[in-house]
Amino acid sequence: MALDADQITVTFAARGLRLTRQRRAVLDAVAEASASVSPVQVFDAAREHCPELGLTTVYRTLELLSEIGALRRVHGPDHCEAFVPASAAHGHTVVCSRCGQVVEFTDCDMQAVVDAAVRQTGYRITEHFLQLSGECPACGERAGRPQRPAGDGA
Amino acid sequence: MALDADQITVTFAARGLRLTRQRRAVLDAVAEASASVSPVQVFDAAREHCPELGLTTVYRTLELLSEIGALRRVHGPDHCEAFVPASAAHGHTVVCSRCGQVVEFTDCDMQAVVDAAVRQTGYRITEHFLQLSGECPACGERAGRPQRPAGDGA
DNA sequence: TCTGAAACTGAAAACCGTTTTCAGTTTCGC
DNA sequence: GCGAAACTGAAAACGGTTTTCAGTTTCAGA
Repeated sequence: MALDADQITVTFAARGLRLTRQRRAVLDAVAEASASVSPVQVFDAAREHCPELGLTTVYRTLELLSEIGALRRVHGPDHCEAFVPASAAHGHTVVCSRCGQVVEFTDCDMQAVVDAAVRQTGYRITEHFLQLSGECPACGERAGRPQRPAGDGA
Repeated sequence: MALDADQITVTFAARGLRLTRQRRAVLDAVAEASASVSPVQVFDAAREHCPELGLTTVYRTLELLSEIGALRRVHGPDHCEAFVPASAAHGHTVVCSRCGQVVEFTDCDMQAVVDAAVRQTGYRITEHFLQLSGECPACGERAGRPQRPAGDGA
């Protein structure tokens, strides 16, 4: 689900929830962010539109929004708890380790990997969490590195 | 790198570090764990062999061990900061969402997925973090579910 | 052996992000 | 209007992690 306020209003209403001014401010703050944002960053950004907003409300709203699938939590090997808008399609995030810029990519075929894991471990696998990190094109160029499209997994 | 004390002693020595009794206790505690363990769980377990061990030392040691690659941090969409021994080979972890049991699987071909991401996003991808979760065979049976080897990605 | 330097330690305090509590406010259906 | 329920922010509580600090252990070299 994307961050479409109307759509979210409807989803909220179906649960007896309301899209208040404060929640709207939180939503906008995440939507406008070009990179993943932490609760405190959301708080700061949202307060520009809604100065009386409290941090408590930010936490509660982020929780709600990720519950209904409007936001996605992103984690890295070292840091936790940042949020990005979730696109409509199922996707995974790629985070730039220099500038924090996040993009999603959807053209992924994890099924083969998941199947291999099932075969090898006997687990019934219900979820996968994949996050890629590296360097975005802009940072790559800034660092004077010619774009070379090769990746190595860790 | 596996949790081979001799190997770790050598790696430590190369950095001017020592594998003390306390560090050894931490190492053993993680090695013996059949599931991922949090710092506090390590603390509790390690104290059985080394009662005067402090939590500070546990944190410092876990940090050190994961720095040299002897441990792997595992994260899930909701929780953070647990550790498992890293196997010698490059592998990913599969965590049972019922009992916390962790296994690694190594027969993974993430390259195709990474390549697709590179093509689609233009990022130079240097790391990937993949974690699968689901139900281990034991929990599946305990829940009266016949083992069916199919997975669905999230 | 001593000796000095550096690594290492645990307890306590500090820190910091998150959650809970609580009393008050807003919204909505009637 | 009115009452119920959703919602709010401030402050307190909470819990995990990191820092500080003074003391201990280890090790290389004299």
